[in-house]
Amino acid sequence: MGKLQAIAVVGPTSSGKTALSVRLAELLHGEVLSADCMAAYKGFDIGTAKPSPDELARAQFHLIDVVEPEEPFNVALFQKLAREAVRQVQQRGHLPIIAGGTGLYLRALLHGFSLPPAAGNAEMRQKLLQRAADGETEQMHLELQQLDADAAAKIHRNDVIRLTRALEVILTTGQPFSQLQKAEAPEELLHVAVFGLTMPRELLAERIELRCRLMLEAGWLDEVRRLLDAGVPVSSPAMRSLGYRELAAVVMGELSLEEAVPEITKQTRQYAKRQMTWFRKEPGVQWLDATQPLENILNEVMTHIDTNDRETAR
RNA sequence: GCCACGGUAGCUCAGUUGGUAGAGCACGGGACUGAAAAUCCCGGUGUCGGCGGUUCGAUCCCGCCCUGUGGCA
Repeated sequence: MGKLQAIAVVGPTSSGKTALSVRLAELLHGEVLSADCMAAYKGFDIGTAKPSPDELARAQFHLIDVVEPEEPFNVALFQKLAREAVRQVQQRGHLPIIAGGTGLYLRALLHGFSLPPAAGNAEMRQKLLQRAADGETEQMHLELQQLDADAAAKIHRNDVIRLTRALEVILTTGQPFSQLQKAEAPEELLHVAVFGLTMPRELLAERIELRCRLMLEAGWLDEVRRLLDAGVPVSSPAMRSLGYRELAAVVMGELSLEEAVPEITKQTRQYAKRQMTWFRKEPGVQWLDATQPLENILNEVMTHIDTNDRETAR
């Protein structure tokens, strides 16, 4: 395989990343690493489109079902686990195939940025969130300006999540957030062939609708009911994700299923759009037409990899 | 058939004492370092149902027509 360290498959939800990754794993002695923030949660199976039993049998998967449903998962944990997984796969002489729709996670792995050394400070964050809820975001943004002008320039005062995180890091480490981000980052994966699956928006919307229907037929609503019964709070990150948020409202009698379905597909379409915005600016992506048969896509990938190898061998 | 109320953005609707119009949602574009399927920012996309009339000028006033909803027959 020349110097190729890994393959990455990116693209919006429902574009066929998992199916392609499994075929690549079969052909290239690969193992699939999921770069998906929701597939990490145990118990959140149907609505997160985890690999099917058949797909799990055909390829070795990593980074799926790694945390309990009510536990938080985040970039830092992903980066740590993913780097370990890449190392293990490579040690086995296999090719890591990174499949994922979470742009931030892919960046954390492929481009190896360095995260602030301090772990999350839950108490501090809670305080800051309370202040934001009390309508102090403007004041908080002014404070950020005093402490870290660069960060303040990049974070909008209405963006409560980023605002509180920046202040949390600065107040616990005593260092500017923007400075910490500039720290030396190990470029772990230099030779990665990145493939992007794309298709016209309207076709993707149709696929999203179809998939949503199939998920519901597969018992998605029961899954949500089970998770809620097991005590997963509605405020937990996983329960606030696409579809789970709406179906939780259905279980609690706040929304009818008839109202929930169009809402879920709408939210998913908007999510797919955000994913495309992220991946469009990702450098070096080989874009592939996801509407063609899987074997055609596979052939294109193989051709690109061969070319890539000849170039790196030169 | 008659009466009443409607027809304005993709949808629901607001509005203009006559000077070619604006909200929410949808949709499009963008940002993104420990919640990222989260969070946030920007953008109005229009034969104002049609044809005439009055007027310097009509989406607005007048007439006719088309059409929707409700009521009376």
